Parts: sequence; structure tokens; C-alpha cells
Amino acid sequence: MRLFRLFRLLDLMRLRSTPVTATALATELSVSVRSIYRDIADLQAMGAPIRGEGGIGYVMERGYFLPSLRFETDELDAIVLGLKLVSERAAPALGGAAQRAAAKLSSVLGEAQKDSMADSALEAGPSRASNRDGGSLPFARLRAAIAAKEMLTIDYRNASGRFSTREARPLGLTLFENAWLLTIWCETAQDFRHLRLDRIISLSGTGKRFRAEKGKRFKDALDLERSKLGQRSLGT
Amino acid sequence: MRLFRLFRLLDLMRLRSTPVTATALATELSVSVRSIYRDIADLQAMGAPIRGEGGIGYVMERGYFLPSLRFETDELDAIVLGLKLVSERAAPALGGAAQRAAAKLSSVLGEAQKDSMADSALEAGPSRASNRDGGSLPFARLRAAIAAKEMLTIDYRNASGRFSTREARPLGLTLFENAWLLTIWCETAQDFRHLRLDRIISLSGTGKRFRAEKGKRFKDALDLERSKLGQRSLGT
DNA sequence: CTAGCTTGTGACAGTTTCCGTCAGGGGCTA
DNA sequence: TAGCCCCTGACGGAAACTGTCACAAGCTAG
Repeated sequence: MRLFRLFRLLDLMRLRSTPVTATALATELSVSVRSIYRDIADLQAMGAPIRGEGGIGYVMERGYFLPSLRFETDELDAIVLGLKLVSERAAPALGGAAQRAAAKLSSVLGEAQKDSMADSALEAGPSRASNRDGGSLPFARLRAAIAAKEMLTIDYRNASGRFSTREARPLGLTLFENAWLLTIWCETAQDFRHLRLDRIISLSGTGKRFRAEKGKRFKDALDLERSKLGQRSLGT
Repeated sequence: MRLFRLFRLLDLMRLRSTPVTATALATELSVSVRSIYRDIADLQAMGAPIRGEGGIGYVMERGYFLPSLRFETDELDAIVLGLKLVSERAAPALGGAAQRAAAKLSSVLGEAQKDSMADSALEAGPSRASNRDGGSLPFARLRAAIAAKEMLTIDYRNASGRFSTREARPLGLTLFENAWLLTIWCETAQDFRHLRLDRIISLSGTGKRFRAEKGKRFKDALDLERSKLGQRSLGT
């Protein structure tokens, strides 16, 4: 299949920093030189930043990547958070670049993600100083609970200041504009809820585990919720 | 060409968070259902995280992206810098994820980049506090000069504390472990040099412009230098 | 300037691959 | 049970790909 060859071609180009001739690529891929020219023309038509110069060879611009890069969800969260830090305060010269990169990422993560990034309705009020860096937030505990499908008991203080205690399945962590949200299936309310991590007073495991989601209703609800949140759930 | 359709297929999958049936994809792409099955089989064989369940449809795992994502060089720099910030101080829970993401990026950017990241020989001494955020560094000025191919006069203080003035072609900016480096072609020394931005005392344009690199010697040297640095040059 | 590379483009026949259609198996939901 | 839907196999016609040849253009080195 030609697809494989095209990706191999991209890989070969990416590795080298010195120009490569079409004949070298041809022998490497066991095809004729003409095919290499055709392949590269197609790749260029698709937007690959390959530059060819007569008498020299082909060079692929650095600083790009169009490989089959796969980030785990928490790695993606780290990237998004890092871009936020950069655009907010770190390097003024790179602020614009950070915002553009974030925009590209959000567009890739789906339309829903873009909406949630722009939407600050859930995030009224100045909370930047308190939880921007997530220093004291129970990330590790929640991450482990999500992965282990461990039912949790959560003490929470909502936006109005009211306290509540609930039993819930932790489903995922979402980074909003400037706060982390924990998505849960609340066993008490039999519905999804989103808790701001910095408003969680305490949490403890119940020892019980919830099954992997089964049943069409729950799945549909979960998908709907994800589409609304643009969630990047943590832990598969 | 089938390649286009495969990428459109990936885009379609990525946008949705709800399962998509093969028939829906078939009508969207104006091909038969059988072709969709074949396409998806090929994509899965290539490592795409597409999950298919009977009676439901196809879902692509979130948190991944293997699209033809293209970041501009400064956007990539913002990402790398952001990951550095996250791993160093921001969110302890995401530190590991940030380092893994940085490792993936560096592996993609070429072997040379990985070397330069690990190599801190050029970076002896505690410079973290001074130039970590790049607040007062002449990014914009240098970026513009690189893009305009504008010859510069640079006053510099080297690691030993010695002052020098040189005329140089600015070629690119590189983010090292914790310092920004300006790669130049030094007209005085007729060789490449790497200047730490926080050691640049002053710089001014000479008004002269240097031609696009010509000549095999210069090109080869440039490529060699890039391979050593793993440079992500700024400005085409 | 000449000689030697190398990138590009066009044409063409042979071959390969792809595509749609038809048929059937298996798993899940209601 | 009925109804979806994911899968797999087979097959003929259509489309794309491939290798070969031929030629133009640009750069490098001497």
C-alpha cells in the first residue's frame, strides 16, 4: 500500500537534517525515482513542508511535526496548562504563539473543546491566584481513583457556599479556562456533576469499585456529557 | 487519491465524541460502506486509536492526535517552554506527564534535539532566575531581524566575562535547558556562534541585509550546525 | 563556460490496487 | 425474537499506481 510508503517517506525526511536525494530515497524504499517525485509532489500538495532544490536534494523544514504523534491524556493536559502559563505571564514574546498553539490544539480536540475553552460561565469570579498552578489539588489521588474506578465520598462547597457530601464515581479531570474540574457520576443525584477541584474540601475512598460503564443509556449520557465539556478524560 | 479520504476520515472521527456508524461515514465521504471498513482497518493497522463496537459504531479515543498538525516554530517553542514550566514548578501531579510529553516532542524533532536537551555543558551556572521567563530578552527584535535577514551588530559578554563586539547574521533562536540561544553566522570569525540571549548587552541593526544562503559550503555548514543543535530556527 | 548533479514534468503501456456489490457470520440491544 | 451494526470473504470492472524514456531548468564545481 502506498500509504505506508508515504509515511515512511515522511519519517525518512524527518530524521535527516542534511538534504536527501530522490535516488537515495528510491533505493531506501525500493521504488523507482519517478515514484519518489510523485510521492513528494503529493505530500507537498497535502501541506508537508518539504523543500526540494535542484542539485541539492530534499529537505524538510524543522519545527514542524505531522507524524503520528500520540499523547496520553495527562500529557496533553500538561501541554495545555503549560501554554496557559506561557501566555499568561511567562514570556511576553511567546504569548501570541502560545495562544495560537492552544487554538490549534483545541481545534484538533474537537469543536466541543473550543466551546468550553471560550465559555467562562462556569468560571465566574477571580480564582486565578488560588488554583492556577494546582499546587495543593488532589490530582494524584483523583487520577488513581479514576484509573481504579474507585467510588469516592466527596465533601464539597459549591459556588453559593453551601456544603454537601456525596457518593460519586470519578470519571475524568478537565482543565477549564483557569480551574480544574472533576467530572463525576453522582450516585445521590443519579446524574453527572462537575466539581471544581479547589472547592473540594475532602475526599475519601469508599472501598467499593464501580463497574465499567454498561448499558446504552449511561453510555449515551456519557458521550453527551463529553461533547458538552470537550472533556479530556484522564485514565482511559 | 485514497490518502485524502483517509485523512478526511480521521478528521471526521476526531470531531465527534458520539459513536459514528460506518454508513454515516460512507455517505459523508461518498463511498460504499465496504470501503469504510477497509479504510478503518488500514488506519487501525497504522496505529490509529479507533474502536469499533457492534451495534454502536466507531469511536476514536480522546486525548490523542495524529492529524497533520502543523505548529509554527514559535508555537513549538511556546509548547516546550510551557512544558518546562509545568515540570519545574507548576503542577506537581503533572510533572511526569510534562516530561513525557517533552520527551515525545524531542524525539520527533530529531535525535539531535534530544541530545541538545540533555546537554547542559553550554549551560553551566545558575541562570534560572535570570532568564527563565525571557521577560526582558529581545525576542521581538531578533525575530524580526531573522525574518528580514538583517545584519546585526552585537555587544556580548561571554561566560568568562569578556566583552566583545561582532557583526553577525542572525539565523535562529533555540531554547536550551534553561536559556535561549541565538545562533549567528559571525562575520568577524567567519564561523557559527551561539550567544546566550541574557548575555547580550546590546544589539543594533546595521541596515545591511545578507543574502539568502548561497554556496555549498555555507549550506553544508548550516545543516551540520542544525544537526548538532537540533535547532528550531525561527523565521522560515 | 562546460560538465555533472538533481529537481521537475509529460507521456504511455502494464500491472497492481481499489471499489462496489453480494453474501454471510457474530455480537449487542430492546 | 427482531433489528442494528461491526466484520470478512469473493469477484469483475474501473481506477490508480508504477517503471521507463525523454527532456527542461537550476545549481555547483572546476
